[in-house]
Formats: sequence, structure tokens, C-alpha cells
Amino acid sequence: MSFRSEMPTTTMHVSVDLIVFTVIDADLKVLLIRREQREGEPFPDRWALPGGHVDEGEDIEAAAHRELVEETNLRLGSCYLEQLYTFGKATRDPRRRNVSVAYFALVPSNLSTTVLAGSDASDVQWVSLRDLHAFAPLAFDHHEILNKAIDRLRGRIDYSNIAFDLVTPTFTIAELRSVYEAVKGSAYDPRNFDRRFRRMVADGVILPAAGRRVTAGKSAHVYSFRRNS
Amino acid sequence: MSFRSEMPTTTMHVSVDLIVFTVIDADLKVLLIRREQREGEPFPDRWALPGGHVDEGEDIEAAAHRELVEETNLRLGSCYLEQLYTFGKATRDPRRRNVSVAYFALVPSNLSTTVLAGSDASDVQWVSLRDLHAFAPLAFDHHEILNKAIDRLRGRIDYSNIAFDLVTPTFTIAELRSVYEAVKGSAYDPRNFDRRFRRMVADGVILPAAGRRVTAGKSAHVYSFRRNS
DNA sequence: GCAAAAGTGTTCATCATACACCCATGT
DNA sequence: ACATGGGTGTATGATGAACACTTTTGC
Repeated sequence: MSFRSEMPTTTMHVSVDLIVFTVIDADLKVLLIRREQREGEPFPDRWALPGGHVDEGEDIEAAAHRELVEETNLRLGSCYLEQLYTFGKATRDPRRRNVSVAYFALVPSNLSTTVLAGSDASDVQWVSLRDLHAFAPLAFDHHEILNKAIDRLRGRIDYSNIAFDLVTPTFTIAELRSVYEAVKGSAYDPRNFDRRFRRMVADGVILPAAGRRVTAGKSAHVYSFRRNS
Repeated sequence: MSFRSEMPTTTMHVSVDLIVFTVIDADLKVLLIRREQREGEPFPDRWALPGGHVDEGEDIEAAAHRELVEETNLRLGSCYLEQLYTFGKATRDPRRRNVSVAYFALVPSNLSTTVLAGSDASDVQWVSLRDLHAFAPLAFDHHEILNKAIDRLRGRIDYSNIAFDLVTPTFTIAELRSVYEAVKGSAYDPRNFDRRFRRMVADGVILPAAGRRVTAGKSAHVYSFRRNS
């Protein structure tokens, strides 16, 4: 029986990686950055998930918050952030032993352009999941991490309120439906979705908002999500 | 924009903690160990989750496997093991910076006695969730970890096959139902549960097994779970 | 024969799914 | 007037919840 009492001899580098999703043009995208070409850096010039290491005295969750703010230029309150999984294969970083705690984040549609503001497109990009092959292979085990994040996102979308963290602050029924479709990659029946939507209105989860959305065709009602009800 | 290129200066101790569940006498129990009283050891004499540190060159998952085998005297194949969450508050260990990757494990009912074989009951015990108050406060943030594990277990029980990792290798309908009830802490209607059970038999998830279970009353059919179908 | 536990049916409400047309608005 | 997109109803099948009595067996 081994207790906690033997002195640990091993320490490791601990980092956080972020899988940041958004929906642009009815399409699910993930934020990727390009790694620098520099002496001693593995995977030079390759695309990777944003991330960084956890500082001494810094909670891991705080590190994830900090990285999210640094990488996206957004305030924390405007994004959803959730711990995903910890990747700890001994060989996952060729330089040194590294453990990565992955978090996934959701950026609302309307803020997605802010994220890239002032960045060079050759350094950081929103990548459609359908275009991923053009960015492969990703650095480290980031493909595995990304896949796990996609699974989690798809698994949660129908059973939680995370869709509201991807859509704009006010939205029409069709706009919300389009977020669901982007995440799932398949179509939702408009009438069935409407019934579901109206149920959420009846339950007070969704609130009617002022104004209408004016487009080429008929204008639509707009709604907002009731946070922390 | 910070890239991965700055040299990390900080390293941390990384450990795994195990939340090991079993069902004994229709009651959900968790494995706790008592910490030693020794110079420099925090939380002396207090109850804690089993665990230990990750060795250099050892995958984190391998460390969880290893600890599980060490702590339970069981072979790995006989338990379910799944990563739960990573706890990384800077102050969670008073001695030094430590990050804990928590895994939860399920021990089938019939092997639960093996786990304690050769151990002193004042060192290691199966603790009913209802008796937890008598073991409180747990060391470190182990109460928080345990609560998260319970949530996960309860959340999964109805939507996955993990109940079969808690019940005996062959089981009656009532025995399986009793596992569900132990985990959820509430009763399942026998007729509804039977329908559900028979559906799994029809789907080939559960197989009829030979023999009957003989008890004080009417004897019952026994079944087994079809693994990896 | 009796105690103990196994086994079994029906009704109702809710929900997911499938499916196609008319309406309001801006140009 | 027409093009664009918004908005809506109905029928069917599956599922989950509620509810109590009879049957088999060991003693």
C-alpha cells in the first residue's frame, strides 16, 4: 500500500491549451495559431491550438482565463470556458515532460472578428472544421485534443444552453437554429425547432427582445437568452 | 499575442487521485485511506482518497492504472477507469505546488472484499456515502473531488453501461436494479426497470446466463453483460 | 401454508420525427 | 409582381412515469 508520504522526485511543466470555437457564416470554426520558426522549437511553422504555461502560484483555471483573454482580445465575461480533459502522455512534447490541461471556449458570433483584430492572418486564423486538412498535421497531439473538444461540444449542444454562448446576444429563431446546425453539421427541421424554441420561451429561458431583424425577405422577431435564471 | 516560445520556468508536482466506487449491501461506497502521522506530512491522520504521484516518463493514465492496482490489489482488467477532472488550485497542497488529475474507478461488487484483504481497517475502508460525515473533513480538496465524482457517476448511470462494472459478473434483474438504486439513492419502479432490462436483452446487450439465483424466496434468472459488442 | 422475493400490463403525458405550404416584407 | 426568407399544424411512434397484484419457491 503506497501512501502519499514518499517524497516525489519528479516535477513537470504544466500548460493549458484552448480549443476556441465560434460560428461564422453558419459554419463552426476553431482558432488556430501558427508556431514560430525558431531554434529549439518543435513543430516550427505548424498550426497549433493556442495555449501557454501555467505560472507559479497561478490556479490552472486562472491560467486558462488569462490565456483566453490574451489570445482572443476579449474580456472573460463574454466567453464560455470549461475544462475538457488533461493530456499527459510522457512523450507528447519532444522537448520535455509536459502535461496539458485542455479547456474549450465559445466565442459569440458577433465577437469573432474582434479576435483577429490586429493579427496577421498568417499567424492566427479561424479555421472551418471542413478545411482542417489544409492545416494538418497540427503540432503535438493537438488533433486528438481538438477531436475530443468537438465530441464534447456536439454532445452538449442539444442538452445544455451552450448554443447561447455561440450565437449573437440577440437572435432570431433561424439564427439560433443555424448555430445548432453548424455545430452538429446537419439540418434541423424548422417546425420542430420552432416548437422547441417556443417551449424555451414559455419556460422563460428565452425572452422576446425589442425590434425585428430586417433582411432581404420578411423581417423576423428577435430574442435573447435569460442568463442565470 | 503570446506564443509557446517563451521558456517555461515553472514546474509542478503532478499526482493522480482515485475515486474508487463499489456497491456493497445495496449501498454505494467509496474507498478512503487514512493518512499517516509523520513529520512534514499535512493532514496527519485524516481520511483521504487514494493516489500518488506520476513518475518521470510515465503516462498519466499509466500512473492511474498503476495506483489503482496498488491500492486495490486487483488486476486492471477487472475495473472501469475514467479520467474525471484536473484540480489545479495553486494552494491545494500546503507543502508545494501540486496538480492532481483525478480518475474515477468502479470495482464490481463481488471483488470489493478483495480490495481490503490484508489491510488494517484503521488504514483503509469502504465508506458509505451516508457515513461520510464521520470521516470528514477529508484531506486536501478531496471532498470537492469526491463530489464531482459522484455527480459524474450519477449523471452517467442511466445513459451508459457503467452499472455493469459495479454489479457482479452474473446478476438477476433485481440485483442490477439495486445497483442503480444504490448509485442514484432513489428507488426504481420494478416494472419499468424490467421493461428496460428486457429491451437490453432484446438488443443483445444483456445475455441470459445459465442457472438461477436461489434465495429465501422465489429463485431468479441470472444474466450477464455482453462486453465490447 | 406461509414468508419472501420474482415477475408481470396498462394508461397517460411528453417528446422526437416526418412532412409542405402560405405569409409578410423589401425591392 | 416577385423574390426572399419567416412562420406555422398534424399525425405517428417511442419513451418514461405512475400504479398493485399474482406466482413461484424454500422452508
